[in-house]
Amino acid sequence: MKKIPSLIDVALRAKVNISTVSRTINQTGKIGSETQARVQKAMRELGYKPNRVARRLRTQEGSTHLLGLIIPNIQNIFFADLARGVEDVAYKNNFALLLCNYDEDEAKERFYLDVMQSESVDGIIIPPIHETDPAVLQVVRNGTPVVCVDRSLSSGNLDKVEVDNHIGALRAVEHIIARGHRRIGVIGGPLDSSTGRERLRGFKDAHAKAGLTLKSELIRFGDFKQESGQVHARELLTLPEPPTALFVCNGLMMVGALEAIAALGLKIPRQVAIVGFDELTLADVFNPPLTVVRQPAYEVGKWAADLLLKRIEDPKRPASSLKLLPELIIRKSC
Amino acid sequence: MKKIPSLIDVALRAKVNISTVSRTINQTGKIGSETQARVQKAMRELGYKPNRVARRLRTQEGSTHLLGLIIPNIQNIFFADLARGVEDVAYKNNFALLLCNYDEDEAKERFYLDVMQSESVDGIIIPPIHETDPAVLQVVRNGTPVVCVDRSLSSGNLDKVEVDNHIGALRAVEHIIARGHRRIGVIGGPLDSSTGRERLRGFKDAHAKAGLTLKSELIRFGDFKQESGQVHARELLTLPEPPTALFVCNGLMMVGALEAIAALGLKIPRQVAIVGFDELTLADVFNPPLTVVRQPAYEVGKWAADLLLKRIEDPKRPASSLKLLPELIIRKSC
DNA sequence: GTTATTCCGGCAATCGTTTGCGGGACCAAG
DNA sequence: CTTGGTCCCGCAAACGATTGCCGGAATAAC
Repeated sequence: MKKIPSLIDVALRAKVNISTVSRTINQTGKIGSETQARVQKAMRELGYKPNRVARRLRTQEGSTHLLGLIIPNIQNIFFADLARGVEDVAYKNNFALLLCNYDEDEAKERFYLDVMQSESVDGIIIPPIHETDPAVLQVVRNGTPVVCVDRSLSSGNLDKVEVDNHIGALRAVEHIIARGHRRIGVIGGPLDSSTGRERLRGFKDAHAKAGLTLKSELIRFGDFKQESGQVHARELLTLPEPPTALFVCNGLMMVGALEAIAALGLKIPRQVAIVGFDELTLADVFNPPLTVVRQPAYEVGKWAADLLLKRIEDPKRPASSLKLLPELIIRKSC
Repeated sequence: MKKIPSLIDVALRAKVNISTVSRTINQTGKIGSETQARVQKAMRELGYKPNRVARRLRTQEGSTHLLGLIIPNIQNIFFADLARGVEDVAYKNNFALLLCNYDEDEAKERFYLDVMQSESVDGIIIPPIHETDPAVLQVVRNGTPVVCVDRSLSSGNLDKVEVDNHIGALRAVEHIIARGHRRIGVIGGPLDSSTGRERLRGFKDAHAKAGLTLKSELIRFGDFKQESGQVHARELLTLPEPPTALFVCNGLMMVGALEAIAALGLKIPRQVAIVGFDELTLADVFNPPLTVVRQPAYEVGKWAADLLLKRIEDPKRPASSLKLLPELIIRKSC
């Protein structure tokens, strides 16, 4: 239970005032070089580490060196990759990361948003739970820098970095059609999320461009969780006239769909072709290897953190909006 | 840029002293009921949220309601599940989570450990980078509650929750042997981690029990990352006399090994059987479905957080040590 | 020698809480 | 009427940093 040294201890040992110590640490104000040396020495000898809490309390604005990241679920590999991207740039800039999972639960999102403000984070990265997320807007109004990732906010002029979901889905479904499929089932996401909507739009546009008519019984909406992928896939594939191909709108639901297919004993791609959204672990060594549209999750995180850091430095800079391109990785499942 | 209300604002509005407000919030000290009501009302009207930073600064000890979790890599599904377990119990108890990835990098681990102390977290959950991790020990000596997960620390009498790695590996390799394999390759982990060592011990013990002699050329050591799984698998399988079965000691390396097998065009389990450590996404729908020893990662996280919370509440309680049982899931890859 | 300028570094307020201490008000007992 | 005891609640000192302001010393200019 050793006492952790504070500014005072350093000041005492170097025989200077605490303000002098503070100034040598932060390189602010003019301090004589021999005084600096004395202070440095004292700090080294005591193993002094500045107290981030005190620092954050004092300087409400500016670099308290803490970033907040609020995501639906870290178990979703997409968000894990994204988080990793954020973390890497945070670490490079000496920022720590407050990470929370809100599970698509609005109350939880609110709670964590409160925590972040209460912790005086320098900025927050978040995929808003839906397009008009009042809680997020409130945080922005309070002056906390926010950048939206993955999903966007309809109002509020915020920094954001997204993936071009429309083009991703479009390419995927065009590819399915090019493979000769005409009855294509889709397991989409919630329509109040921009990702869900954009991917569905891609699905529809691909049909339109090919002159295909949509079959409403083949359009299902999941909740981006594994379970829903499974039930909808099972339902679709046990239809009297089942689809010959499936387009699944996120990774977790893809896993569920694959489970359903395995349970039904269907062969991919002969009996049912499938293409997913999100690269999965093992997708390339799966049998057959999975055709998916890969989202650059890590890069999304990286860019988001970049943007956030820039905004923290200069709160007045105009909001920028990035849209990264997903990549259709054609393997053997379709 | 609305001003966030503080205790003072509430006090002013309720026409009481700030200490009274503080006391009604924390239920400490006797406060008249009509005064309490007035304060509650003022808080509601102003939308007051206590400032966690100030609170943490003031009370160095006790519930600042922040937990630290330092893990190697969130992209490793084992740690993602574990993190989720921690997070769930943290949330239930109104704790937030400071999450960091140290990437098996000692400098990074040190940095984050410093950050956590500097942030005055209530406690830390960490898989120590190796058995005699001086940085972790130092933190413990400073009086911060720590619980070790997954890997343990040889000295220091700490709370810990681990998986029984020996029995897991033993069962796995026994199963491989029962399938008739005699030349079994292993891709192990670093020997300075308890997990790496215990799993290898299981491997050896299984051989001993079956009266098999170890072939040293079939024993390889990776670093628990994907890449190393791939190169060692390739090397093993291109030996003049390759093993007929592989035991891979963690999930990431398993992915690498499967890549190598796919690249080599080998058929599982006919040409090479394989069993891994850690359940992987898609493992059960893989072709063939993967035989693995599943670690209860989520439960490890849950228990660890439980233990940590208990210790925070009562720092003097004797250290407890949990060992959870892994489960051998026999599917078709061996 | 006097005044002005520069350079350093100390003093003290501040951030938003918690908390030990003390004191006023009120009531009951003597 | 005095004394003693509760019961509330206010005062002010922490926690560990940052920072505006000021003043002393040293040097330079006159």
